[in-house]
Amino acid sequence: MNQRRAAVPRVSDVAAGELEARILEASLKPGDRLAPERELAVELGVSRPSLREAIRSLVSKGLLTTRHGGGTFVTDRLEASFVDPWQEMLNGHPGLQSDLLEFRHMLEGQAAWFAAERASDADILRIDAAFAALDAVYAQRDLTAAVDTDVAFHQAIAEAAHNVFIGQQTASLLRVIHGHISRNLEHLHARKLRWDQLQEQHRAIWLAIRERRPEAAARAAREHVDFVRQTMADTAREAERRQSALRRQGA
Amino acid sequence: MNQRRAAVPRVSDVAAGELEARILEASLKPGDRLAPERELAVELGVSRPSLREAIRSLVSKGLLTTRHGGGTFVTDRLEASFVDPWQEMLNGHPGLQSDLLEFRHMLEGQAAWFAAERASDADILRIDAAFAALDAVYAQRDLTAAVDTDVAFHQAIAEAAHNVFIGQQTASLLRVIHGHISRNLEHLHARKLRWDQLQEQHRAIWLAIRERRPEAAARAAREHVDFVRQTMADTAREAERRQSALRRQGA
DNA sequence: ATCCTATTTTGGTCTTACCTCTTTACCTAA
DNA sequence: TTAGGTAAAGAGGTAAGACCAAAATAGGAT
Repeated sequence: MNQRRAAVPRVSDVAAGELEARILEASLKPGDRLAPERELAVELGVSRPSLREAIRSLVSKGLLTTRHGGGTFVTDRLEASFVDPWQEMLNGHPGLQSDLLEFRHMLEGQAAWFAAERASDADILRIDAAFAALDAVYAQRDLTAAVDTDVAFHQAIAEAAHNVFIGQQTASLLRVIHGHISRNLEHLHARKLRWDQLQEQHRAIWLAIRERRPEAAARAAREHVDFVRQTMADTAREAERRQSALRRQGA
Repeated sequence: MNQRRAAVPRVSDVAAGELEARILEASLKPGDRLAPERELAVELGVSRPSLREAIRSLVSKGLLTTRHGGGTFVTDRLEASFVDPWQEMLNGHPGLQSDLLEFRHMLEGQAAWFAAERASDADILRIDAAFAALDAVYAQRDLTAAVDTDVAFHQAIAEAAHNVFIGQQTASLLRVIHGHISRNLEHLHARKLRWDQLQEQHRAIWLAIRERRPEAAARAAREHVDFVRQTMADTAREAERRQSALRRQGA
């Protein structure tokens, strides 16, 4: 009935499928900017009008957005409906922080498991690079850079899990976390994060994935999240004590 | 901030809007054939590439279909009015189905665990009601109603987990699944879903949550998803066999 | 150091030409 | 007369090149 569609594949459809595949496999992430049309056309081996028709169809599907003179971007609408409301809630209701960490506990544990099972050589290389960068940054105690590289490390693992949903959700959550941390940097300096322990946990996750031990990787990832949760709880308690001390002093 | 979008309307968007208007006001009826691109371009006062981009975006919105050498036609089924991007991806990339089920495996297992731990009395009542409704519907073999009540049952559990993220994600996933199943109802009748087994699995989840046994609840939920995955894989294989049989017959 | 301007980059549009598939009409042969 | 095939015309698909307009960037002037 309709299986002869592949007899004459349209070039623009093939190009659209290629772009869509790149987005799905997260080699093009939400917010990323595509190569200029002229370059992309050459890269995909199609003419510019055909590429434009492909882009057009993805735009009307809501996967891409174009800005005249600016470029073509992967839309973040997929998680925009997810991120923005949660961002607000996290600020207004700190209680959601524990919900978030529970979700991370589950998500990153599973991601580490799958990454240990399925990571390709290229994935391993990316994770290696991310870990090396993390190691360097942690040694410097550079907090601002630490947040970025930390997020990149966890994201690399999530992408190595080769599951579209895990990759997307991790990206969303990490974006929330990143924004949250970045806007509360002043508080973080007061926190006595034990850097060495954190990096030791990262190393455990990294090694388990490299050694293809799914259970160990998942356990390490979950312990990492638990540690973060514990540390944040301690910090919150300490902040509370300081607050009450201030109140006593003021009164 | 972004209301100046109309300052520089794109020609192809204007053309697309004009065509869409004609379709909606029924001066172009479903099944109608559009004027040839070259004529239509002149009529709308745009170049042919621009018109083609307009057509392309309407095609990907499901309003038009094109046949090489034949012409461009208004789609006769208006049900394609609004579709979820995830929905489209699931249809276009069947490989995502397994990704989705992996995610459900993780998510619903965790939801059942937390529900068994934390469900309030009100939650238990809601889950009881959802299960009772499910039992009634399954007994009737009413497929359409089964989908709705099934979704409601799983959603009730997810909400009893008392984690905003788990609840939200489950709702989102179930929405996708619901739409997907609903639009493929005809295929489902052919599927030899073992209703009794399904409902038995639901009962196991339900009981484990009522009896406050998190591990049992999570295990039952994961087995349920595994069962669905297995059934769908079997169905896919059977469909493949039918396809190849048809091909042999045709050749 | 800041602001403004000129240049470059990049998406948007148009023209033209050619290719391939579909449809249809016509012609030929049974 | 009719069935069949074939060629021409119609229509969508692709490509290349040139130019326009908006945005981003770099550089210079204040």
